[in-house]
Amino acid sequence: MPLRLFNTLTKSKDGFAPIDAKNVRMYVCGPTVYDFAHIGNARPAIVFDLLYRLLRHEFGPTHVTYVRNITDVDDKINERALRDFPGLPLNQAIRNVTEKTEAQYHADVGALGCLPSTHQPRATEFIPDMMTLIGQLLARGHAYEAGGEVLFDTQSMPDYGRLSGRKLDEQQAGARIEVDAHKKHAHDFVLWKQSAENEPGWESPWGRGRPGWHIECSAMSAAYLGQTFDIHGGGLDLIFPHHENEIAQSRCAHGTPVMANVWMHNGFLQVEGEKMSKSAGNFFTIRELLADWPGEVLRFNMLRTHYRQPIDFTLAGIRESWKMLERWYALTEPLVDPAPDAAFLEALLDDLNTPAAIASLHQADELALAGGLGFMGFSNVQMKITQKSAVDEAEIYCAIETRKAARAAKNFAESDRIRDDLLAKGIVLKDRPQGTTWEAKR
RNA sequence: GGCCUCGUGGCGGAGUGGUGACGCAGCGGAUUGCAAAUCCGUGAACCCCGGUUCAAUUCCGGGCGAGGCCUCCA
Repeated sequence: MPLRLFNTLTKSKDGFAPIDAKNVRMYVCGPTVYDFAHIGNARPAIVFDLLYRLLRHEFGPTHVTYVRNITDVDDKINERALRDFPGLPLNQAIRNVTEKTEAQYHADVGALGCLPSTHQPRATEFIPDMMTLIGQLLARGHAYEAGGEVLFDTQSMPDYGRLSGRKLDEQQAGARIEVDAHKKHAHDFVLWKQSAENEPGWESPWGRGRPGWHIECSAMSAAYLGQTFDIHGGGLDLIFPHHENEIAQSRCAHGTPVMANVWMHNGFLQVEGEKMSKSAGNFFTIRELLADWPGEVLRFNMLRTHYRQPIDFTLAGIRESWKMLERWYALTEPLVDPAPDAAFLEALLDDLNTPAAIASLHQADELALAGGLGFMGFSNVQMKITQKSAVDEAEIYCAIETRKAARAAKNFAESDRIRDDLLAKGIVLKDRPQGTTWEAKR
């Protein structure tokens, strides 16, 4: 069974045929590094990591190029830099913010079992490429200078809005959008804008300035993947305007009919039934969650829901995920070279149907179970959590031995006291046939 | 207002024009000094109203409900 993927562009599940089977090319929009990544950010990282693994399986590990960028130029980063490092020169302050945040991001998604992407470009390293693109857009009549900015002329592109299903003439301009007077059309968007003294800037033909919010992805994808490539991914919310504008920029600059053949978008994440927001108090960073839960449990919890479905992130769900994963880990060790069975692979090949793939593992034999777990990126190495435990391991083993002796002497009052004592410290004992084991209470 | 998803047992979540997976929880049993863990077994669902059909949860239409995007946002 060939790989089929849901394409936002066609709104249907289509068979996947790469442009070049020797080099399957995928681009995914990465984080803007101004703050710790939250659990919602983890979803595309995990989803497209799984797709990366699947593509490598289908086309060969050396025949897939996966690019996930780091956005390190953004007005939110400037604000954060000025706030956190008021005494430093701006460039230094910005670098402090972005380098720290970027390192944390890579550590976070690594802990969630995501492989490093083939390339992880930073936007600031591609400013010249962006200028080139903007120059091409101006030369081809798709952009214009006004009010100190360079703007994309959306009316110059007949099928602008195709990805998001928006038609320019059907939109009520100005209804909720504040239209800048210098724009020819309400949907025109910024490619380059001038920077004030306290803003980062690069010298350009249009004055000292910085790039708009969309041009970076057009530049970086072209640099690594060419003018036309196979898959472009990101969150649902990026369809408009970000991806729509990327398509407009890339196609109009290069004169190509297509930017990426397949556009994939993961659904949103809610927390305990509500939209995650700082004001609602249900905002969780990946880092916070990793202090309480193994990364593999968080990963498994994410994959239990199909990537296009909304997911409700709940405590009960994480506990259930841990339980399932723990039982499977007790049964088998995932293989270094995973060999999943046909049922598992077919589920994944059907638009990454991870719930069906996971369900198939319940029926699988030990080898196929290990193969499936390994395929999805589970390593079976980090299930115990000791950070929250106030007791050190030697003390636990000592208590277990003492309790063993008490039980042998049928002093059950004492053995129960030891067990309750450990439980109060967050340690659960399990009397298995092979002997007593322990784990952190969850 | 425009565009787009989605409504399956207590919860999570596949799938299908004709006996409604699977997991968690629950219940019964085994095991255990008692628990936990483990093992075996087990009841329970397709939002509403029409239509097409021999037959619809599955297809079509309408309704109701939930969510998202239209503004930086995974």
